[in-house]
Amino acid sequence: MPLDYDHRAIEAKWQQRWQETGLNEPDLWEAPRPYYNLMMFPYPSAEGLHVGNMYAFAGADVHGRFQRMQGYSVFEPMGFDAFGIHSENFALKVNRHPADLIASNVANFRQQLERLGNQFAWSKTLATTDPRYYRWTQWLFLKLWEGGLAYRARRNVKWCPTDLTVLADEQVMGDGTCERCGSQVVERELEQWFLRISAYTEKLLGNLDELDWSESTKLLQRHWIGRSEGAHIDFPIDGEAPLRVFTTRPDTVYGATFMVLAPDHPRTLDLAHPSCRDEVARYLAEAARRRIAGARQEGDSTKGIFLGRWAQHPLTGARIPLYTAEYVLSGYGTGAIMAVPAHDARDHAFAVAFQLPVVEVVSGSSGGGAHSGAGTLVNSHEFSGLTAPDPAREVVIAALAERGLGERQVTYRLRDWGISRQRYWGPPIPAIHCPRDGAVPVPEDQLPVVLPHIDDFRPLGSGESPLARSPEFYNTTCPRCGGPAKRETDVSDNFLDSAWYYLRYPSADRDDVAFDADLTRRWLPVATYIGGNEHAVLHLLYARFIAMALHDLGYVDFEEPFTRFRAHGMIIKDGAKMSKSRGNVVVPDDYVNRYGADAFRLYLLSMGPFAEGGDFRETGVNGPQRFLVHIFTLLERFLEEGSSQEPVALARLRHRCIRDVTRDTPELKYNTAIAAMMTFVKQLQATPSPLPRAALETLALLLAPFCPHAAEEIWARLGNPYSVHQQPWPEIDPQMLVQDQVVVVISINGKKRDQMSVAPGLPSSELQSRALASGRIQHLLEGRTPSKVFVVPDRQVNLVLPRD
RNA sequence: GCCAGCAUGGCGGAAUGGCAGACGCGGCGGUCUCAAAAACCGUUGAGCGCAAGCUCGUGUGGGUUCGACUCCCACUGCUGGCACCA
Repeated sequence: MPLDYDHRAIEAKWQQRWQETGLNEPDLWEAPRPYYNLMMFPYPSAEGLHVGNMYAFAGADVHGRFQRMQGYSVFEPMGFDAFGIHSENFALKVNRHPADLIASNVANFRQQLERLGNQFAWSKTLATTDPRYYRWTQWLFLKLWEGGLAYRARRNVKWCPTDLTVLADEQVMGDGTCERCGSQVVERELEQWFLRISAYTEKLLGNLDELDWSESTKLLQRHWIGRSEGAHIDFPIDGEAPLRVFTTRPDTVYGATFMVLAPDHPRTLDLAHPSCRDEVARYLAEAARRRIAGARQEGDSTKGIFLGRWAQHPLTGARIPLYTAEYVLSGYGTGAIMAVPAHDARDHAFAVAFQLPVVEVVSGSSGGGAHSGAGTLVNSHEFSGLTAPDPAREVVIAALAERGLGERQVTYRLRDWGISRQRYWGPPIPAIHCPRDGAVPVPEDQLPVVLPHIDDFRPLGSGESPLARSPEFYNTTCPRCGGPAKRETDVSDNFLDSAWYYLRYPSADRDDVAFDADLTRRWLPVATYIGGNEHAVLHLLYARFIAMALHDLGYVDFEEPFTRFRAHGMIIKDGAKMSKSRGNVVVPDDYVNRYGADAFRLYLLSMGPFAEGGDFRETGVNGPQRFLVHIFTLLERFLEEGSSQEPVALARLRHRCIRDVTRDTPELKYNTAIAAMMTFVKQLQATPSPLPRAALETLALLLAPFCPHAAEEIWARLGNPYSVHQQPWPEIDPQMLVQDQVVVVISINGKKRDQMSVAPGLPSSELQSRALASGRIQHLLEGRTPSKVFVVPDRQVNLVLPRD
């Protein structure tokens, strides 16, 4: 390696200089054009910074630095998402206290992060485990509670038998396993704290249309919220209250031939006829056992049991038998359905198994199974002949509503957010249980409720947190009546920590408020947020909900916290996700040591489009490394024999490069932006004449977002004033993008046969006659005349010969 | 099963109707060297040809078009998400 490019010395020197001069610390009060550039904060694991973290941060930093050179004051904070089961489980495994582990992990991460060269504003860092931070997480909970958005309820919740804690629905994987440890999740009935995210379903869904977010992320959220439009319909039962069902296909109501209740529907046992009650009770107990064991098998809609009772069809009065079966879920709709076997596959399978009538009400059935598509209503009395599902759906809803039998209803999949965790490593939920006054909020001036340092923090498994081992912690007095009371011993989900951290950064050094109102108005919402799509339905949905809640509670003046969100891709290795078990995890430190942060950043970002990630190869870093060496060689050459004169030909190449980098960088197409710079460098290398100053200066400016240290070094060696990162982005001179020659391809029947170099902007007729004048073309035409000629100005002339 | 996204040299990728393979890795040949590494120069989709050049080629099959990696239809494979959601 030439002495000129000693990445170690260069990177250390500039990192120190930036820190001394406060280059990365915008004046939050005075900044004229605030730009909040946020990236998802990492969970500080014991393994240290992952190459995936580095990839995300490097890409986000390029964006921030680019915006800065567009004239914005960029605030780019970084912090640590340090609470949570992850850290706690690791602490249990290595038999150390999470508080000790986290302190060293954070210190290690901080050191690794500082070496990446990101423009992090370290004076505003935060860690969610800091009482100065979680005090305000607790404050947030109290505000939500005050606003009616937090409540306590006894409910069936997802329970992880390994982690011994409740999980949010979002933390249960598709196959019913725990997101953290992979154990089969079971159900358990516990008294829990919930946040009323369901109050915002409509807004969470509706606002998405207007948000400048990655489409893939929006789609995941839409799915997760799961809006279904339909109606509820009441089916009368003799001597009982009617049974309400939800359906998205009210138009098929005449095809309903039986009804099914979920086993855990509150009325299932009551509705069973006394003669069947024992048998039904046995069935329900089995179903409950299966549910608790997490063994409820999917796809089997042929199992169930008759309740020995009938409802009436609301329109025909026909007898409709009632069943209970596990294919109907208590958690969706009303937990009971009208079964339309002709037009629903599951109902059809059930009808076949129990020999129940199948009545076709939508024509177009292909015979055999259920026909769930569109068609014309038949066997539907006054509705027959209508086109289903639309507009028949509307007509049927209106008719039912008129007779008081049903009504339009929208159902969502999204459930309220259970935040109670029976674990140790989280912020205690600031509530006190008083035998007289019930659950009472901890008064604000008593925050934070400090998480006590207890030696035995192993989970109890009883449905209580390890804090229930500590009477010193939970014994207290009721703030309302002063009598003896017990603190809530559950801690909150660590997704609550991360649901508001972006609000905290600008005010991270303040102890009097969670977030300063003026600073918040200046800097928020976040201009650009960059992170992984794995958080599309967890973190990003919760953060939006919290912003909406704080908006309605009067604390912020926006509803959407992240104006622009871009999901970055994933770095894979050997075609697979990096994981410890596969042994293909890349540790960035080795590469940063060997090649420098600049070269490694460049490599990561040149692998592919930032939104798509890329495939990591060890040898790949050689390319960017050579590229930087080439630039320093050019710099050397310029310092020896450079010129202030720039030949027009070079100026054209330079402006072409500026154009390409300026076009691709804001679109996060860093790979092609880097390629454009590499092309320019090759062109400079091929230039025999003295190098112009402008070429080197432009390179330093274009490189600044990508390789901040090298760019600074080049800038300084050119004798320019500190700092390259405070310079305006280079301007494009449109004059310089005009070419004096263009290559026009001549093809016959679409196949390239010749080419010619001509002045740009020639009229089509001129291009055509020049093409026909070509010797090669004349020869190939053999005297024939093209039947047609297509001319694409400045690009192609295509001669069409009739084929034989 | 449903919903997305993707499929291009040995590899990562570029080109979104007009010269396929930019840029980079790797490979091959050379220069330098006692030698190696590094560096530098050349070369690198496949096939045919002494050559000029020709033919084939963007997962598969069809279609639209003067012209298709790009648009349309059908299929296959991979990745991610959801999944008894009525």
